[in-house]
Amino acid sequence: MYPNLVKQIRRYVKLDEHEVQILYKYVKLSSLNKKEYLLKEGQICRAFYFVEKGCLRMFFINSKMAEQITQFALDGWWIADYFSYIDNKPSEYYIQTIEKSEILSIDVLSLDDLIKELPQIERYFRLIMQKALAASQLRTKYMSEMTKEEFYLHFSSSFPDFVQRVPQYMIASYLGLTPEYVSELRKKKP
Amino acid sequence: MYPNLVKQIRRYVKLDEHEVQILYKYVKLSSLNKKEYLLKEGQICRAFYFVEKGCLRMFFINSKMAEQITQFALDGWWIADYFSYIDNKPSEYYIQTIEKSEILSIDVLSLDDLIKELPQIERYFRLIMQKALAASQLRTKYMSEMTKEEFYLHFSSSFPDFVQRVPQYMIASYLGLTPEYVSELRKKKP
DNA sequence: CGGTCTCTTGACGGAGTTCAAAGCTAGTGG
DNA sequence: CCACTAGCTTTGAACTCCGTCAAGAGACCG
Repeated sequence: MYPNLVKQIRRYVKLDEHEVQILYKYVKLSSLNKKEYLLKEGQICRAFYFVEKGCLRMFFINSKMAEQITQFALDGWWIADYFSYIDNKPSEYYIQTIEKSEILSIDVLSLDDLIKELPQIERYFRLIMQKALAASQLRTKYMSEMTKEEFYLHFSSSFPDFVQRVPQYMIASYLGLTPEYVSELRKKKP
Repeated sequence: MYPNLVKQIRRYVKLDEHEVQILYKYVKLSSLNKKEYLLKEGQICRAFYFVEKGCLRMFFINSKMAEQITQFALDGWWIADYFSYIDNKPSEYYIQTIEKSEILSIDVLSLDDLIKELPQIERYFRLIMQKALAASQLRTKYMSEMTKEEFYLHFSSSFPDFVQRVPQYMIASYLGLTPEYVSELRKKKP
């Protein structure tokens, strides 16, 4: 039913067919069109979202009333506002589809029950959190050691297909530079 | 023996006295002076470090041969190079004491055994990884919505005691600005 | 006290932003 | 299937935040 979810979990822990059925009891599918929201500012984030297929962005509105993207999520990735979820506080973020997407959500309140039924899910989440933290450490390192020009070139050569897939201004926002400057850089090195 | 470690774990999971003794079998204490290293560039990070008392910094050497701090760790915090640990690759970071410190380390190879003996430790690590990720998301948000001036003022008013505790140039490095600019900001708003 | 870190000052420069306007492109409805 | 429009990208000029450099003043430690 949700092959990408199962494939992704099996990269870290064992999960037999029967257990997959148990897992499915806790998972809800949303089929969304472009620009639909999973989370809006002011709501409390009560679910982890998994991209079975498609693409999401997470952003907030900064003091200049502009959308500032902090994260993308592609096929096989999880996304959530962990701060809102842990402290049960209204989120300052939006999570929105960039294209037509199949999104799975696990309600965080039922996560404990799921873990009781399938203890290996606890391990799975520990491991992917660790991985997300590693990715976050790496991004911090890149941001601090590169100029904005280098950061852009590094990003677009690391993910050439992704750069084609989403609008330039979103890439710019995510990397912390202006669309105008990205445009200048593309002219320089096509 | 290690009251801060136990106190910190008990904020998330149950741990009776007998279990504390089991935990201690897996934990090694290092009493370090100022400027001693737990990890150096080129080594593989094979442990999670817990600050029982004292203060650590994690940094790398950037292209200008300057130390770039990416993280601090105070009493009750964990630190590690997750990237090096997960992929078993040589680290690009140094982890060093800023002051005389009591550091506990858990070898990552024995972590699985520890979890077999005390399954709640798996949950504990899942929860603190989640928390670290939330903190990381928040830092990213602050960095992208504030100017460097605002970022510095926000940081130093959020952690006034910490700013006193470590040298100015380390704060500057962590926040991604030059010591000269920090000096200018302090003159403006003392 | 001497020497080595650490912090401050000020002049200068440049990477990257801002603003305004024009040129494209793609989605939508007629 | 074409035309229209809203949204996206490009251009160029002016500007500014903050880094760089160099030199001096403190501060801390053996």
